[in-house]
Amino acid sequence: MQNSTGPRVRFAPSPTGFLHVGGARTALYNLLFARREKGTYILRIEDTDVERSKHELSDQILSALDWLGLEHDEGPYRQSARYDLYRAAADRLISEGKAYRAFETPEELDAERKKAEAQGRSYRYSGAGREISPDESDRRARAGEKFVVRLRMPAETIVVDDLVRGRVEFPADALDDFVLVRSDGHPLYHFCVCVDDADMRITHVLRGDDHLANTPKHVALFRALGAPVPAFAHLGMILGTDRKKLSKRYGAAAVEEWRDRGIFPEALVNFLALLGWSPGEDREILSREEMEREFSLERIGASPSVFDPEKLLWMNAQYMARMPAEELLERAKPHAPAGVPEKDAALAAIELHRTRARTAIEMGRALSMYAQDPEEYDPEGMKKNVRPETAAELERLIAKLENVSSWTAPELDAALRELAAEMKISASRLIHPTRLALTGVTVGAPLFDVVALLGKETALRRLRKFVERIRGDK
RNA sequence: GGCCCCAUCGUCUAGUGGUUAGGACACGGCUCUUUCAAGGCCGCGGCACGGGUUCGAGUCCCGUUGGGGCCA
Repeated sequence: MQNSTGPRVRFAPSPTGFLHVGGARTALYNLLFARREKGTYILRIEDTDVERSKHELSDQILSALDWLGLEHDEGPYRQSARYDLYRAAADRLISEGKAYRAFETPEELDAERKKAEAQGRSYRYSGAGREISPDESDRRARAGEKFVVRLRMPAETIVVDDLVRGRVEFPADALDDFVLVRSDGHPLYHFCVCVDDADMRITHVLRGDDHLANTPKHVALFRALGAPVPAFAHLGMILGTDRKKLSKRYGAAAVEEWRDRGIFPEALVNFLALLGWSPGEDREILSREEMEREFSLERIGASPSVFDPEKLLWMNAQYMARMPAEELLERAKPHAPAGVPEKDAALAAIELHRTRARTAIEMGRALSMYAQDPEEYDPEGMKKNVRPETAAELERLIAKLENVSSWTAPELDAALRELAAEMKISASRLIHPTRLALTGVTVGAPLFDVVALLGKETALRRLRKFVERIRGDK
């Protein structure tokens, strides 16, 4: 897959403890781009923020990516293991005069900021550190004076030719000499990103729109580093139904959450692929192979998109409808609360319920229905379908069913209708209470298929239990 | 607040100067039917607004409004 001459792209999540669906989409697009262009997709963990970079937090992201099937070609690299690289780069930048030490204390900076605010102008760093001579700078550093390292920003407009947004200009005076390394020696985010991208020879940066405003900083940094500036493609944000950035608290923002709700990874991938990218021709259900073959940056939209859970559910149902029964069974099994029936019955149950379930959870529940007698009955259904004479009617049904010649749906169907005719009542007066007795609910697969699948013994047992129960209720 | 981005049905989107503005989700109806789905058919519904450019703008330019992001 990888190729030494193709483009090199990366997905660089920070280890927040869960994989955001927006991040998953970014990872996917990077991967698709790499596959399409015969390039290399690299995974890098941006764990410079020591405090929240526990290993488990990144492990969870790794396993979520793995679950989605987004396999990387290189990495994962961890920034926390690359501090020497950042220090060396900072030293080099200082010695080349591309960056400088600034000795202001936080208090001094704060005062300047307050002053600027009071005067109603926006705060920018004074640039005082620029004026300090290299000799003095070295001397003060050696003397143990505290300093941060700042990048000397060029006094020129920075132009970004974004692959999805086109030409974006950032006037020079909008940016000040930002901090690369903190006074405690800790390298900061933007600096690490660029050092890494340069070091890893990243050619294309596909990332969220939220980084567009940071891009001029990065461009300046790449130039200072003497590294080629990669091409950029900024993706629109993924929003919640409230049109705000999809957040964890809003719910449904984490890939893991959808996994736990019984969504299949290929459905989530398909859904995410279409959030901001379109293959054209009104196609919606696409395999990974198709995406890898057809993905292109030109077909990425610039506008943000709302994450619609309803459509995800629909898409999941589409995958469910197409999945081989054996596979669906294996994948729904873990979600069956009370286990599944023996294989042939389970497979038959899958076919009976695949158009009725939208998630693996729902399918799991349906399967368990055949493995365990209902423990309770839908109260609404009881009210609606149970009348004073129901118990007696069901007893006649039980007697009738005990004598059917073969326990198949058509036979059972015929038997019940015959009985209804004998009793001069409508078949549905028998059908609805029977469904409730067998499944505990009023909705589901065609009744006679369910009865046939349950088997004589189980069906009659459930019917008797139910009769007992409604007699007791009176 | 400064800078930047975005703008086609409620939502995801197709559309790259000439279209009855197409598809999908959701919604409503019909059909199928013992129920619920799925499926099929039909329907509802959109180019944010105002100026330009042009013979002709959803499509190009400017502004307004609205939404979002970054910095502080």
